[in-house]
Amino acid sequence: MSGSEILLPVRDYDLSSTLDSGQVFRWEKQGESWTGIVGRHLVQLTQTRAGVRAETAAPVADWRFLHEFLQAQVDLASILKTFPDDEPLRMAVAACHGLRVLRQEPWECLASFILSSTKQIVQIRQIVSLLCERFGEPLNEAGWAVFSPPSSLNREDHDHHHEDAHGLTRPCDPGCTLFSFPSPQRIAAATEAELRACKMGFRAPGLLHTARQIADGEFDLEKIRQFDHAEARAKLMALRGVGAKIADCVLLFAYGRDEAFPVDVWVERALQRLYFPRRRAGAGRIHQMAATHFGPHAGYAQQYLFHYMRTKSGRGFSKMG
DNA sequence: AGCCAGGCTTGGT
DNA sequence: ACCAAGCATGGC
Repeated sequence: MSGSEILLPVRDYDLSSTLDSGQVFRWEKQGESWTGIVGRHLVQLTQTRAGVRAETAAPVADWRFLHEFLQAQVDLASILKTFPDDEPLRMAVAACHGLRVLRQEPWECLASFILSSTKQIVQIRQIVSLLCERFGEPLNEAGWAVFSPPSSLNREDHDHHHEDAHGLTRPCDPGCTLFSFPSPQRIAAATEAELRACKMGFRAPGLLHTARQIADGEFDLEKIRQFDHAEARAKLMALRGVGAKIADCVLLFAYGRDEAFPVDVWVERALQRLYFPRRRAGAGRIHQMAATHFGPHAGYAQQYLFHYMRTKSGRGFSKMG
């Protein structure tokens, strides 16, 4: 293999919780390792005692892209110290030790979360996978070196049962299963029907419209960085298919705005039961609490509550109300 | 303001 | 094994 390898000597980093907590939708676990694409790099990550080991398919001279994505330099302990001291948050932090907030590329993050509305994580993964397979660039054809391809990336398991007699160039062939996330330009050139064929349903017009605005230069994702939180949020929410929750996800996961606090039903339930156990609180009250109670790294708190509710102890937690 | 939009998962039989 | 209900979020 002609790639590179590096050890990130990071403590308090739980790779599985981080890559499987609804932040990203393209990472695949194979044994102890996770495979995914960061920028133009195919990367395999492995949790070790000493930290996170990263291997790439192609040679890497500058690892900054990976530090940026993993946010491995972030001092987690100092963030956790800013959390309010209440019982469910303590439990969530204890149960999801090492959970991190990643730093994604804005376009992939925005597009993925437009596709996420009223979908569960498994379904989002399927939609994104189809979108990449049909509109992304195949990595090996584009001249990017690859690992021996993980057979499940971009594929559904049942597809493996179909023996393909049509050669190596078909998109569904295991030798050609790695795809870049399609550019705004590529999505903008698609038809709504083609997008709907990726099972995204009513989200297709939102994705298409947003991709066209970006491709036309009407909307600049880089420019979002220069706005304050409220203004950036308003700008994102002006995009079709982007409401408050999705805007908050993009602000948190792509722009590093830790104060962003996406509220979905899981988090809403957690807040309801935690802070308004006796009477029902309106959505406004819940959102006000979300915006004020959790401090400068509220987004991290949200991620802990979310992952905790969905995995470790969601049911027991629910019974508290 | 309430209903609608697809498709996968879950639960009851 | 089957079918119905549940789910999750923004737009009109």
